[in-house]
Amino acid sequence: MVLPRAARTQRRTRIQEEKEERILEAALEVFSAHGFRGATVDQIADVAGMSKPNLLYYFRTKDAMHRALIDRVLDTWLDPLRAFDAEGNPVTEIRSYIRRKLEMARDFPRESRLFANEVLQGAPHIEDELKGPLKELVDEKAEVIRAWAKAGKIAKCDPYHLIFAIWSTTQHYADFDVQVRAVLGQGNSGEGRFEDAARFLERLFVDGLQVSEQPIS
Amino acid sequence: MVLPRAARTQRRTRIQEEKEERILEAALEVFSAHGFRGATVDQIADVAGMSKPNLLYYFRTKDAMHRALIDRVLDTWLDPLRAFDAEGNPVTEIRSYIRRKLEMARDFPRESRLFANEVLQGAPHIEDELKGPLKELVDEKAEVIRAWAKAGKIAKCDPYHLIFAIWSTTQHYADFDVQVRAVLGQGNSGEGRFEDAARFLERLFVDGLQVSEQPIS
DNA sequence: TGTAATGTTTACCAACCGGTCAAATTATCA
DNA sequence: TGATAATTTGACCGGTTGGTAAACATTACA
Repeated sequence: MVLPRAARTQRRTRIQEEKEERILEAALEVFSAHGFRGATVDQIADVAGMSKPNLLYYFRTKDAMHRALIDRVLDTWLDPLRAFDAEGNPVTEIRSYIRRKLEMARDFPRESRLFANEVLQGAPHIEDELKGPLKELVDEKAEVIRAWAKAGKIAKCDPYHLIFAIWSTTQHYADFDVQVRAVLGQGNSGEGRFEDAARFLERLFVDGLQVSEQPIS
Repeated sequence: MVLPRAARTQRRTRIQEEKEERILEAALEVFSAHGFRGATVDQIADVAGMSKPNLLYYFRTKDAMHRALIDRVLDTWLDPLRAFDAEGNPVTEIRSYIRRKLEMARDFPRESRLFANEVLQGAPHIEDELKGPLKELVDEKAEVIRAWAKAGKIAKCDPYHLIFAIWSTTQHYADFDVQVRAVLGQGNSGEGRFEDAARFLERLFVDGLQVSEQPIS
């Protein structure tokens, strides 16, 4: 009998494990490059190296595949923000959050683009995740930042917009990679880009652009 | 005789003017929401309130429509950067650039998303514009910033990454609008958002997060 | 080893895709 | 007004889309 995926309450076959892995990897490749509507099941099957009906045996619809992919990736994606530690030194924490986010933009650009595509097109598939788990996590960390500001450990600022600023500046290097490369030209497209970006952003967020005599840091 | 669009060397009819306007408006709506591949000609025709063959009478292909739209919008989009004045006060110039970009994110979010979609998906249709006019303009303004830094008027920093940071933080409010709304919740989604964002960003770029006694500014 | 569950493939479908065509309609202007 | 050019429409085309049906192959396991 053909058991639909949802009904598998028991353990998964070795084959299932392997194929689902290959499919989600291919789905990440295609969805991140073209968005949900722009991606085709045929293309994903092709990248995964299997026939379309075979792929649809593991994920019955394009939508189910996309959802499974989002579920798997979202958790990892929020890890750096979770690591944000209320007890740590504020400047150090923000610094290493920036660095971690930048590393993720460098090492997992497809994941970044997956979400960017989704949110950009109105987040029709992940609205719940945004308003639920994401908002709760951000609320929690925003409270931490607010406390730091109140205690005079960092400048008074809106914690939400601070988080937005860190997200946008770091993910920019994944989402707008083509533009960054085009503007920087051939020379600066190598590995050094991320080091330059890290140095600039850490400096920006800590000291701004004001001229200053080697701040306390 | 049916004159293809390209052959119109003479002045354009009133009808042509109106219809092309309506089509590009509809195309902006649809392309910005779904990206090139995700958009359909039928949908654009529907939004424009005309039949598909009628639309294709004015723009012979989906591609031509997209190109015309990009051409029309790109110039306007780069205006704020052009206004960047080498002779002005550096901090003031950067401040008002941020403000102008933020105003564009607020007033023309669809234009922002049009480019975001395009770049995100590898910029297959605007690679030339990025490597040509865009790069040249950025190079020019980066030189201005570098001169300011050299003269000690602002902190020493990589001018390219500074421009990227301004682009990403401001356009974030257009491109990731859904996420911003979801995180901020109902209360803060009104007009005040942009005022908060402006205040935060101007502060961030000028002073950073370091605690400071009312800087010179 | 046998057999039932799992996995894979071929052939196919209706709906939709970008785009064409010729006929019908409307605007322009001598 | 009439004829000519510009515009609009409905019917249609080949290719692609997400997804299905059923036969076939393979695996797991008693």
